[in-house]
Amino acid sequence: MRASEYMIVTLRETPAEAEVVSHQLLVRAGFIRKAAAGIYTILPLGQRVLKKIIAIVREEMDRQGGQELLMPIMQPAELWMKSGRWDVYGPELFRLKDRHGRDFCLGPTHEEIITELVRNEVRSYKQMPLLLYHIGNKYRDEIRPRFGLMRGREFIMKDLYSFDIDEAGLEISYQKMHEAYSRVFSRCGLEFRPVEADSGPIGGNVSHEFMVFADAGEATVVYCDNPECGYAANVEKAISKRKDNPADEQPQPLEEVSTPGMRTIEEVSSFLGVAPERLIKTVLYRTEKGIVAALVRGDRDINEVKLQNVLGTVHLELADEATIEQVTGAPVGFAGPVGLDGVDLVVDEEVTDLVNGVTGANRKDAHYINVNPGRDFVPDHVTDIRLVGAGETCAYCGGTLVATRGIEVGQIFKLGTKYSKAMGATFLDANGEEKPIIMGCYGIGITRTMAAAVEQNHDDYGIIWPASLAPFHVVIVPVNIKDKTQAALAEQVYRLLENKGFETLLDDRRERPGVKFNDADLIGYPVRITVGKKAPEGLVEVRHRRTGETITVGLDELVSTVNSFLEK
RNA sequence: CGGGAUGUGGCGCAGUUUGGUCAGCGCGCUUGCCUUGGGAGCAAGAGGCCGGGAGUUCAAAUCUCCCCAUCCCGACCA
Repeated sequence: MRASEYMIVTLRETPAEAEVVSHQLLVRAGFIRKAAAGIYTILPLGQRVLKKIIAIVREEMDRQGGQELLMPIMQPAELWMKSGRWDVYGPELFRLKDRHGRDFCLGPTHEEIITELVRNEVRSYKQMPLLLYHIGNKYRDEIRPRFGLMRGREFIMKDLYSFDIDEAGLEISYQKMHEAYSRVFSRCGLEFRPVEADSGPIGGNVSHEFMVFADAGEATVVYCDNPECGYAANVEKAISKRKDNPADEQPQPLEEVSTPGMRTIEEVSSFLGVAPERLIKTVLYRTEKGIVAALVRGDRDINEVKLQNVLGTVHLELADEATIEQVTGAPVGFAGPVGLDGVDLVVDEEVTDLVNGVTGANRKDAHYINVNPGRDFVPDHVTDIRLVGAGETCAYCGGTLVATRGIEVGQIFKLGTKYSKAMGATFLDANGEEKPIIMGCYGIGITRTMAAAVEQNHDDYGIIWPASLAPFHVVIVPVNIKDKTQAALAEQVYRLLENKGFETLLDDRRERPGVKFNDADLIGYPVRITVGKKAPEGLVEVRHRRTGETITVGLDELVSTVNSFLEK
């Protein structure tokens, strides 16, 4: 390809609206342009990268026996009503009507469509296992699209669905996908890690997310610093070893003390001279099932995902001040479990054996001391609802947990029978018994993977594409296009590399060399070949984008040099 | 949806407080000359109903009201 004929639209300055590096660079280097908030046109350079990612994904899905199909973007509401998600999905679902007033949506995901398909087409255990996948646009009316391709309202996703006759089959399908995902992201040149994840509203019980570590990531990941342990989880899911409470005291009688204006854990702790881990934090939430109180130790925070899982609710939000006053009879900051009637008490396991703790007294400017769980209040649920933080102890090996940021580029779920039951997707087993199909689903954010690759591979000058994703492997820069010797040699190099199968861009634009060098660095071709002063001797410079390493070679060594750079 | 901010040529911005002297700058773009190893130089140009609408005023980029869009923080997130 010749640059003079190709759509190279680099920007000298960073667009003001781009916040994260991947967004800035993808726009500046001419890979994407915004059409609307969270909606992008992929320019030719960007499309080349996406096609590379898609090709890798496709190969790895096929390797595991996946069969590609293509499902509609526009989906009828009735299927979503059947699964129950028309009502549950909420405003994030793009909804529309046809001219007859019938309801449709733009698919944010394809469980409904695929389950309906399989319900109709698969009747016998002999037709399974089945791995079906799809690569296409998805639509989610995100509350706040942000960070360019990282969180868009329209994006490209690969989703595969597995259909098995039993749990053992599902486990095999799940492991196949786990392996496929690891291969995909390795081949994309990404540093990533599978972590345990909450399965969220999609349902199911086992799930892993594939996280690309990057500061711009929206997810927090904790992992054990002991390499032999290998524990890693999304913070939503993460567990830690519970801290022991000091057991050196006898329970004392409950006592109310005056704590004027002391609302926060820090204030109460220092006012009463009691360590935060002796305090019991009581937080009120509003759910569709009513008000609940969540209790953790004062040195902990509540993990709302865990809390929601315990409660089995769809909606969970902090109660507002008016509700708190009404329920506790006190202003915010003085809530406690003692005498809190008519409210479900969800108590973290660390709280239960606390001796002589401190809680709010449900009265303005008052707290209780010497609170003893079980004696002074009775939990409705006791479980782990605390948010794990860095520095805590690993629940498995006793190592130390470390926290970092990650971009979720893929997630795999064991769905079980949630959708097959709701939609009546059953089969006859070998005994002629009708059973629900066991499902799994497995997604990869294609466009997000492109952004993640940039987040992980860039420097001050621009993008540094991994060879497997680069829009072109090599760019050839003739220093002076008017110099006949240089132009001819550049042309010769171009033909040679094209013939050898390298994707090559010849920068034959009538620009000064500085412009071409800067564009080359910005766009991020892994290898640059400069044809300049030494052209009369038949020599060119081969430069490695990532390291800056430069070698001067003749045509006879060119291909091997380019190859060695591409493999680095 | 709540909080904050922004909207002026393709990009980045000034001008808005104190209405007129305001359509400006840098980059980019076009043409010519010149230059060619890291975003050159000189010269001449093109390009904007100042986000939209309604008002106030002799007069609005500037003041008022409404709307729209975009970005950031939060809630949200198969």
